[in-house]
Amino acid sequence: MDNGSGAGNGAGNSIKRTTIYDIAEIAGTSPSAVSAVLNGTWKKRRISEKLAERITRIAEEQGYALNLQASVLRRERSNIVGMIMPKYDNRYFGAIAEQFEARSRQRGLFPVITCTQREPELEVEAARALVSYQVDLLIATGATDPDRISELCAAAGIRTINLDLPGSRSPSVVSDNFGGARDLTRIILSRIRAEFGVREPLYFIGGRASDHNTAERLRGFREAHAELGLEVPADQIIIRGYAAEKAEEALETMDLPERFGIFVNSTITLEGVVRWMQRNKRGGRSGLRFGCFDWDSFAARLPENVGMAEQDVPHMLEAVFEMIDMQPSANILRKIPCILRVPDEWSRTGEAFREVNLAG
Amino acid sequence: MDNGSGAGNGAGNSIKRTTIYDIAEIAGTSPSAVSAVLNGTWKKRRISEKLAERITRIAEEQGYALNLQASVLRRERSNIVGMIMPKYDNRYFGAIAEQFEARSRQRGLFPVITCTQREPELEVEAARALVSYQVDLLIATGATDPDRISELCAAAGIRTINLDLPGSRSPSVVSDNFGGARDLTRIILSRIRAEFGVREPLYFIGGRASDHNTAERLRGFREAHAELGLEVPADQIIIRGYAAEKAEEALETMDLPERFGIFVNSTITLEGVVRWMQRNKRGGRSGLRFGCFDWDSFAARLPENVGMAEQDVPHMLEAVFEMIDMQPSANILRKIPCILRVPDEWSRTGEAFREVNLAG
DNA sequence: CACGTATGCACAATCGATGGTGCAATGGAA
DNA sequence: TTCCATTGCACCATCGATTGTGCATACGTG
Repeated sequence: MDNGSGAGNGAGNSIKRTTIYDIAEIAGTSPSAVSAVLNGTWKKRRISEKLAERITRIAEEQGYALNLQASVLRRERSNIVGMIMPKYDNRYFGAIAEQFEARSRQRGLFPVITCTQREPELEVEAARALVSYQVDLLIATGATDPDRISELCAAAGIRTINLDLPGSRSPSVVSDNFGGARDLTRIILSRIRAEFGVREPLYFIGGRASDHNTAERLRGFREAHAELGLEVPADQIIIRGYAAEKAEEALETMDLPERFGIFVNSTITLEGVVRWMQRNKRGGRSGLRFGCFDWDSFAARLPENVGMAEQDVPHMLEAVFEMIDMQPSANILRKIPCILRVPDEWSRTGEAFREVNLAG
Repeated sequence: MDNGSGAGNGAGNSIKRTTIYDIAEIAGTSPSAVSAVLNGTWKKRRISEKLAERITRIAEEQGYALNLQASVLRRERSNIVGMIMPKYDNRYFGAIAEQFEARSRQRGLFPVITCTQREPELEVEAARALVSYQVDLLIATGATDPDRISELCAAAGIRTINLDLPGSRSPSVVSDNFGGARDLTRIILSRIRAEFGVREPLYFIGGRASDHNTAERLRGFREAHAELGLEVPADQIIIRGYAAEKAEEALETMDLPERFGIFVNSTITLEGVVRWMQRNKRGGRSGLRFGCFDWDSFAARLPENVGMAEQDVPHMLEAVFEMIDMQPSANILRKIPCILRVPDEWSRTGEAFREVNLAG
């Protein structure tokens, strides 16, 4: 590291980064030759192998790093793909992030994810920033207002794909929330019947009224009740956001039966439910059973848990990347089935939870 | 949306994005004036308020979005801060990501996080990509080889800060792994004493031998044993990576006592331990108690869980951003104390877990 | 030897934003 | 009226990489 200039000097490191011009001078050649060699187009440009090797060697010696800003500025495609992400506080979004990055990289794209805390203004601001970044494509995950983002991007000529929550102005990939919720509800209903002997409507907790997923899951929830000739009273549907605190407060102020079942709309909501259980000693295998939309490995071990609807992240991302390739003209909506998991006591495998297949 | 050009036409959207030149032409002024107005330096450049307003209006009408590549290319600072992140599969890293983004944005910096799957080559590749992005600063979180990244960045004149795992060539912020592990070990030891009446060394499971955190936690683990005059047999220390599968396999092939305690080195490792428990019916409040480094809200509810050492993410990030401001000359290592949590049965609050304070 | 073709490379415009500098118009003071 | 200061803006080089084009030289063929 005989770098010459003393590193780390005060504010704003002033080390001059090596550019293709520096390398050209050392190699006694032109910047365009250096550029061609370093970006792999040198054969097309009829650069001799000898020169190519020399340039490559010098670039390595000098610790050359491409200036992507300059490169992207000149090219028409940036190869940057952006994603907007609401939160990182559960396995579902975490898995989406990891897979999006992995698949992007695999295709030579550079993924940039930004987390918007479920705040609409932050979403738009983040989308604007990604547009400024010249992303070639933007995936809006769980966006509260996907159409706003689609418009904003369309104005800049950027394609968008909605994930997790659908929009009307771009193709969307979402879970089959209706089907997943219906199946999960069936399971909870059958369990409270079997264990408690009760045949009462469940409680539904968590989510946003304006949120398409919540609406669809509620529809599935009602469908499963209707199958048994049950109607769900309005006061058993508690939709005041996903946050754990909201759920906890709501349960705290309610007058609840001795034995009942809950449909919990997300793992983060479940945290609130579990806190309430703990505080009020409603836990153990006493009078409460719940099922939860989304999967969490530890939550699966809670004794009151009778089922979880895992969203199929690998297939969702596969669908997203198919759309990237196909450039669908219409604003199709692809629904990916959920994976329903129930506790192992009902099966004989070694797993605590296993996948089940209800008749559609 | 009377955009004129037909949007979404075939491959490579060819909508021409509005630039300062377009706006200048519409406004009948010069690009430099437009630039000054739109980036806020117009007063310094003595642009009249009238012109400023006109330009602003036109920019909005045209849906202008700054081309950050061009902007960054010209300026000497990019205001981009990069972070390398091993995984998104637990609350600890998730919280780091969220807070890093929030704090960066608050300072007008643009955060870019990239996930490297704990793979050394991917880390280096990602670091290189971030360097190409002209990041002003790079935070290496949980990097397997932080010094390699420091060197790589130093060559490009980019400061780095290590988070979670320390390095020798950049300032580092880590948890007090030794203290946290010692306290957690004390708790587990005292619980198996109280509940089982056994006074035997615990098992330690999870982590990497080459990993500084694992080494420190092991030291704390041994220290707590030494306090009681206990020595830990080598075969009770199972360090074969963090992955859940490894833990599960290891436990499966071991000959374990009837009643014992485990120190679990991460929540992801804990998933394996729990799977093993389930499969072998070692769960319930039978013969096993464990404590876990890192916090997970659901794992906290497992009946065998006697304590968790939560890493104090807010304080860790506060320390990181202090370092960004101070530009520490030395390669200081800041250790942030962990927050030790034990089940609520021992306390009287409504929480399932509460924070405890052992005498250091 | 003449002429066409292939090889190997350099030149220069370009992407969009920025900021130093220059210059005309205006205002005010002497 | 003259002169200087201020206001208000335009001009242009620049950041680093990319790419169309042009021009030597080498090579091969008749």
